Amino acid sequence: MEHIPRTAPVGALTGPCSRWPAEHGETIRQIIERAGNKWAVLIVSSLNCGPLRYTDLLHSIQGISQRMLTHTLRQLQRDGLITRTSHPEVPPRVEYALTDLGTTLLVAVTTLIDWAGTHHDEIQDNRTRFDKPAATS
Amino acid sequence: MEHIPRTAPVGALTGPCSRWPAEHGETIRQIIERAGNKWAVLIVSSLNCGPLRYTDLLHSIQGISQRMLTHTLRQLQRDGLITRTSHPEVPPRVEYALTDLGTTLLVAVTTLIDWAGTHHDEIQDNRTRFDKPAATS
DNA sequence: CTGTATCCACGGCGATACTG
DNA sequence: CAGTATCGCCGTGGATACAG
Repeated sequence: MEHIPRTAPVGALTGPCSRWPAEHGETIRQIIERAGNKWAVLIVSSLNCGPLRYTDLLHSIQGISQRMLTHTLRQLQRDGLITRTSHPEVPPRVEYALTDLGTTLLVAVTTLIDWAGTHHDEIQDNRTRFDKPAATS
Repeated sequence: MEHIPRTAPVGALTGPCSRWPAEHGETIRQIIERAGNKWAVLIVSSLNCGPLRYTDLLHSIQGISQRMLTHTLRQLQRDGLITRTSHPEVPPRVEYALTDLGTTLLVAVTTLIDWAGTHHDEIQDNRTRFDKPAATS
């Protein structure tokens, strides 16, 4: 893939700053549509605990609708991030599980979640301060 | 923060699988609204090379509209991820720069971008294969 | 140059109802 | 149980025009 090494100190802009080759704008768009999808992230997170059935997901991911569950599940399956296993039984049973690829996504996404957890309060403060520029008295 | 350590092998579900305390669903939503915002990510990425002016951003981020540039810029500023410096000159000049916090976000987001770069082709293949279940002849 | 304001189209998404 | 189908609201975001 040969992406730009980001090991250089961000502040030391002595040379021509290295950026992504612009074509990556398209690539970024791709990830955003995956990792930036609330439901996708939630589903992948839930699946970290092992395979789950349709209704299990429906219940464990609080607030998701059938429509979005099914839709997102299809997306993830299409991308090869999860597998769908249908057991031909009388009460149909379908299990969804993370693929290896899906697991790597989860790891990457976890980085973001950690970041959010670490700086969540700080951001809240910033917002409050920004929204309330008064209070100089 | 005390998030779940993700070092354990995903496949070995011997114990009660550890998950985020569910309340994090809300937290996740927060990040998604930041890191999941295409324009926000693009702006932060562009700013990695040092401060940029409004029009510079407008041009370097191909495809963004004034409306979204301004809007996203405000958001990022509000969150304390970037700074806005207005130089009182005759042709007004405004420069935007990453804060330390913003830099940390960039680092975290870079993880995702790297992931995307690494698995982009693989995902494309998966999609193609999924969309074309025929071709058995 | 650096925005702000308005209009509007499109897609995300929930709600609901129905099927194998 | 595991979906599919339809409808409609609403936010996102582009296009355009105007302003300091």
